[in-house]
Amino acid sequence: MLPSSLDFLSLRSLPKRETLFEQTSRAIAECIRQGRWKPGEMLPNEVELAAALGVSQGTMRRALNMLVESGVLIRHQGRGTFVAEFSAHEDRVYQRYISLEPDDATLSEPSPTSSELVSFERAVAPIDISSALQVDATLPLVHAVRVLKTSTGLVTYDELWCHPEDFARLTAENLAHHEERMLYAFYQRVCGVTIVRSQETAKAVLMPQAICERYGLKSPLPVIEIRRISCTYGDRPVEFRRQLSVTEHYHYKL
Amino acid sequence: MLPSSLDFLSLRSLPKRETLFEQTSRAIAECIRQGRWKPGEMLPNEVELAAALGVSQGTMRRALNMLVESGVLIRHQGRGTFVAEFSAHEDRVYQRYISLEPDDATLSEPSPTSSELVSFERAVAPIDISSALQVDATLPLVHAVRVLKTSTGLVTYDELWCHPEDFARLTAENLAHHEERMLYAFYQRVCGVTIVRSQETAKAVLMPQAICERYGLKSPLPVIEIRRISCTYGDRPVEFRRQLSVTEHYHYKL
DNA sequence: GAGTGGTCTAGACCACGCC
DNA sequence: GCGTGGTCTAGACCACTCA
Repeated sequence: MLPSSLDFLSLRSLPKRETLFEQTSRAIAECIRQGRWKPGEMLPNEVELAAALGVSQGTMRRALNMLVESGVLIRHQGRGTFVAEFSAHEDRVYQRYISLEPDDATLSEPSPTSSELVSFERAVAPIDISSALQVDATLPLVHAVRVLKTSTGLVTYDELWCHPEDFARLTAENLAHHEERMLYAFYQRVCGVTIVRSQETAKAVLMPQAICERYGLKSPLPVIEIRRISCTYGDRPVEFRRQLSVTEHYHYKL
Repeated sequence: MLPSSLDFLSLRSLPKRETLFEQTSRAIAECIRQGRWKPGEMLPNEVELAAALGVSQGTMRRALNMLVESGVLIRHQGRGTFVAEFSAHEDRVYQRYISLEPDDATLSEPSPTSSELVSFERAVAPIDISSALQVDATLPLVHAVRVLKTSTGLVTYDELWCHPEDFARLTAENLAHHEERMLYAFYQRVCGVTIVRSQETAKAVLMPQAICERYGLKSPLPVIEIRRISCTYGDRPVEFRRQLSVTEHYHYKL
């Protein structure tokens, strides 16, 4: 029942002047980054982990709770500590991303949407996007465009750019037909890429005329543009996302 | 040097089935709500507080840290624990509210704005606003409109509705001439109202034609509309705010 | 140097999920 | 009933602030 060995854990290789619980937290995160424990997998219990690193249970608890706060781990009383997968994030990440809600609260559901893949290609990205992703400006990236619709029509125009290597297994077919509600759960299952952090900005713009005409939208139509850089373990940016959302019957909850 | 008495602290009057540190946290928060410790004031140290409530220092620490997270307290190592004032919130609340940033990062400053009071009156609010503030629909509320400008012109059209009793000392004069960067610091100083929590929603709309004409804005102009309900101690809603922000050269950081 | 909050420990006990 | 994480305690020691 005991794990074969936890020898790969060590503290001393990490920089000093961090508190013990910070070092501990980084040591655990590093193991996850290296794939020693995979998304969905259960970690050894607190006592074993603490003993393996030579810290007290309280210190290990604090280190693990830091990783819960940053969304890397999930803990369930009576069950154990697990590496987060997106499907498990029901509270934090769900709130974080699917924050578009209907104005009319009586429409209890976030309204079932259908998503449609508009284009899928490899292309050189605009310079601001390639530099945000920290890749060479001449490297062709994966570029996809989707639209999300509800019964009231188009709600979100969604464009993504991502690393061709990390997302080598992303194809037009699996992107068009995935079952996951959230793209980030899909990334994890298909590409093995776990998103742990995002940085978003928002502004109001007019929906481009071409899109209005193509989808039968009135014009001028104000929309919220969200730009998002998402990072995997180690704060490495891997995906740029740009969403234009029609907020005529919807709003964002902040 | 010892405080005269901490007898007013008690745990047993609060509902059960909360953890001890939650009860402790609520007991402290309740004292602040009652004005036993005022914004900016220093609390007794952990050991005294813990002894006064008959809990361990660790439990009291956790209770106090909960209040730090929710923005009610500020703690400084080596100095003490203080009731938060808005001027002290530099990290959290500043980030929370003044999140409008220039697109051009070389404009290092959040661009000095001038604010101008457009109107100030007592008026019956629309039903959705009075019910959000949990007041009788026929009660006249304080209603003010301001505009914020930068060198590039109008940036934010800002409307507020608030409780006439809590904000009895709010006048057109002091609202027009306050020095605080943030309205919430001003509320605290002038009206004794401390805002501890807000709920915000956002959507994109077109700037109303009348405002465009009045301030020489081009039309149609997409803007972000933010609606915010702000609560004081005890989650009591006291202010409704509606802001229309021009995001042509600015964006929100989420 | 006195007083504060921050860290860390060691261990007891409780609440929950699961077999 | 067993193993898990969650709570709570008591106390040692460290780091920082301020007089």
